[in-house]
Amino acid sequence: MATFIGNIEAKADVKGRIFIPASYRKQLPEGERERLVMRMDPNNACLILYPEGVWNRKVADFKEKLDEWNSDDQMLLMQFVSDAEWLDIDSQGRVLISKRYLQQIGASQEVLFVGMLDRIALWDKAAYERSRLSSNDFAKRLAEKMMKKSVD
Amino acid sequence: MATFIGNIEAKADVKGRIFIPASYRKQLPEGERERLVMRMDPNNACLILYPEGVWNRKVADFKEKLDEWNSDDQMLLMQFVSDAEWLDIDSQGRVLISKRYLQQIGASQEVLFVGMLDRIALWDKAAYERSRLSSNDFAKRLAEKMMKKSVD
DNA sequence: TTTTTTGTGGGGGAATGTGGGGAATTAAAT
DNA sequence: ATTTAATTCCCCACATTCCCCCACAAAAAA
Repeated sequence: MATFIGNIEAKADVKGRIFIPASYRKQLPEGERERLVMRMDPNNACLILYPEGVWNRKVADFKEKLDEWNSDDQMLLMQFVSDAEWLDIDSQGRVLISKRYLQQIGASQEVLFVGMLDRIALWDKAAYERSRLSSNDFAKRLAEKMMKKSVD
Repeated sequence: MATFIGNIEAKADVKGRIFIPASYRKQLPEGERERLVMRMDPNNACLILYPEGVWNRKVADFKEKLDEWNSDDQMLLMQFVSDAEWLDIDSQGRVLISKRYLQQIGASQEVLFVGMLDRIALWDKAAYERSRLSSNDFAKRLAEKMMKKSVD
């Protein structure tokens, strides 16, 4: 499976099109290079891009864990799914992101792709810088989480 | 598993390419000599090079300990992963390191590979000299650390 | 010395990233 | 219904960067 890492700058053009970095596109499985699923992140001002396969697995996971006849569960499902949409990748390797989503993440021009292993986050560049932890905080909290076991 | 030790000088050429010392390359497991993972060290002005296997184990460890649905956890994951990237080793045994990372470690020309057992650190040569502890400090602090274990 | 391995440098072609024109589609306005 | 505007989508044209390849220097081994 693909392992997306790193962060790559990109620019949205006037039409709201954004080039998917080739290094990411190449990691998409054969036959999954036509489109992605995009979803608004509920916690942060960013969009999450899922390869089809990853998205499908996520959906399957939902179906398994959520009860079809439980209305709370269905509300959760609906809300999760409703903030998502398919993104077609054009012949140049770009995706068109609708204005409203770009606005939601505060993206003007400069955006940033950030690898998150099985998926990709898309941030407004400035917003990402702001929400990064200071390296001290980061190191401390990560160490706590990982139980001080050889993380670094 | 490989055990990288020692320190080896090298030069970045005008294009930012750096030769991986043969002695290190030979220690990479068969089938892991095509590429490495590079990551900015959060604490020091150096880059860490991971053999694929070591990196993969680290990632697996993360997935295990961090919760996909916890936003704090995901932020940590993102920050860890975002400063990393794949480095392809070319047919000459070199890696191309992007300008921005070279700048971040203040590397002009002279760099230094420093073995760190399962991984390799890459420093600007001068920067490394500066951040070394004096041998007095070093001996003292090391002694403290190693004493603690058996005492308390 | 000769041969092999290790390290250095650069040229050129393909791939990547950027822009814009203009159908086709949808939505709002007259 | 017709016009106008806005959005979506497909196509082509370029500039730039990257990366593959080859050639060779330098060092080590034979």
